[in-house]
Amino acid sequence: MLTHNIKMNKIERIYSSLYKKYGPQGWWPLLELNIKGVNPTKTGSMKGYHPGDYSYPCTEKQRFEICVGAILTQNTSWIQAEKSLSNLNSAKILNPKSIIEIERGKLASLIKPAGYFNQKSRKLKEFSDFYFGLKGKIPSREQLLNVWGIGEETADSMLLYAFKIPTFVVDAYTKRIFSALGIINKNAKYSEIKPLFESSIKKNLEIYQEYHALIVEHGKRIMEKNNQAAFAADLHL
DNA sequence: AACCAGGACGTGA
DNA sequence: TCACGTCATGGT
Repeated sequence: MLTHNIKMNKIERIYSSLYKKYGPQGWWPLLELNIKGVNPTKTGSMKGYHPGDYSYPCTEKQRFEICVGAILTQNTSWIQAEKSLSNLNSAKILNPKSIIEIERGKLASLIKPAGYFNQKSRKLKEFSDFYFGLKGKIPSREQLLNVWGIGEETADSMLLYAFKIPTFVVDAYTKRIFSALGIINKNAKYSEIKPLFESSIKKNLEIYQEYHALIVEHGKRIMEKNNQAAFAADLHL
């Protein structure tokens, strides 16, 4: 990992600090792993993660599941998205063809726990249509952004965790934490933050997957304590 | 009992 | 471009 480097920039040092503090996060969580019982200690849902194992997704179904999860978790806690995901799986419609064919209202009721069910049911249908047309190919970022309901973070999450392309994911926690650390200003745009990270860290899939996951984990813990001022202190910088 | 969650889109300035 | 409003359930 990055700790082998003697000269690390600030962004790399924060990664090392987070990794040392929390360890590998095992993103993206997958439903099937709940049964196996891979179960690290962490905030929120404690199932589905596979820390230190970067072989996932190893099936087409898992790849699609990650994309669906990325849409369901938009502005929604993972625990709620996971319930919806589980509903889809139980209904045996966790595949593009079934989501295209199912009645929209019925789809909406299945994903109710994740909130925004009218918007998200439409998003899932439009994305499934797109995914079906890929026929196994890996989409470009631009292609993903052209799908209604997929913005920058969702597109990057899909690329990083479902399609295994090292691209940096910026989320609300990233903005809060790194603006609190004085590394970016708090109204910095996605299109400015992303290249900052990508120019600071070598493009390594495992590191990019871990970094975003670690930021979310740290963000959650800080928010639990309701103490955003402790961002920097908690990183021992 | 307000506040927020692993955002994105539509609208009017 | 940008600042807001909207979408919606369930935790704490």
